[in-house]
Amino acid sequence: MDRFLSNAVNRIDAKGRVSVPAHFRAVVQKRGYSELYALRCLDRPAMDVGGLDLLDRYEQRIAQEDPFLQTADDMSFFCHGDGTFLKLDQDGRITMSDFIREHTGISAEVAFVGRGNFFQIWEPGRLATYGAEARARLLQLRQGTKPGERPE
Amino acid sequence: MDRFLSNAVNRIDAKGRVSVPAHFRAVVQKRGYSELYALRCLDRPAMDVGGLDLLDRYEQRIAQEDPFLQTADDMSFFCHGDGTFLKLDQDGRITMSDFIREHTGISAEVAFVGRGNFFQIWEPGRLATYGAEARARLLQLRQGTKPGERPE
DNA sequence: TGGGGCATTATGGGCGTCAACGGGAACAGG
DNA sequence: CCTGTTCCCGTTGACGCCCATAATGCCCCA
Repeated sequence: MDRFLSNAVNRIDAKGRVSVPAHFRAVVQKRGYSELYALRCLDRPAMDVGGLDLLDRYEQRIAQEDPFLQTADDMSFFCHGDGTFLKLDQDGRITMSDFIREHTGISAEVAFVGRGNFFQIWEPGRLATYGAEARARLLQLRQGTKPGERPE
Repeated sequence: MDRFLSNAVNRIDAKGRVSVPAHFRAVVQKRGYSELYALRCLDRPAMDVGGLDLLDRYEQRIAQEDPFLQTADDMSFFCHGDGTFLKLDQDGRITMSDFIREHTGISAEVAFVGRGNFFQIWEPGRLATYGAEARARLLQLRQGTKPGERPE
């Protein structure tokens, strides 16, 4: 399997390190990522983590904009400046910098969530909250289909 | 890696020097920049820093303007006259001149922000403010997509 | 089918290296 | 002579490399 799937919660040690789940490490290796890049999610207290190809999509998008307008600058700021490298040590661990803790609220434990071509890291409590909200929204959608009728 | 990515905050010492992050120095060397050029950003309290190819971008833009109008003259002044050279000393540090401090508000610490082909220097507090604004603007964009559609 | 042993993972900690930083001294220019 | 700059050194703290250990899962074989 070459996609990031499933999820796991691991503990941060005294040095601020946390093990990336073995399954994710295998995917990283299979995809040939030499280093990981973590991006602050726009509207969530989470980081998107993946290879540098994570940036390709954003850069293609930026190329469509007038480089002297605000939008292009904001996009570049977001994808080039609002991210950080995550180096896997040889035991497969990454260190949680203040930059990441600030945005995610992570302190003692990290939740890893597969998202296909990348994965996310969350503070476990906030992930649970967000998951509940996401499910609630999906229920809303379902109820938005014809009332009393089964949506499938 | 040959692009300026990620960010860092470093302290200014008593002599007005500050270390350029090691990762950025590596990019500078890889790109073969013999000296760095810093440009005052137009509408932000930041400096754009990069090789002399940084000017190419602006010069192309100026070429599109009518040379008899004020705009072209203003742009030329901005990109040719409103910049300064930054010399890396042999420990990889640069000196923060009054010219830079005045425009950026930098006093005790410097935030370095990767922007792909160049990087920026900011006063950390102002960077945080600007970052929040940029993120808010990008979210506006996202909300402009069709309702119910997945924005990513 | 159950048990023992091997492999792998998560986690903790010692230690060396290097980047960031502070400061002395040589040096140049006005 | 004084000021600011450049070179060079030492210190410190963070991070990467290495090893150890405990827990878990897996496989093979009796």
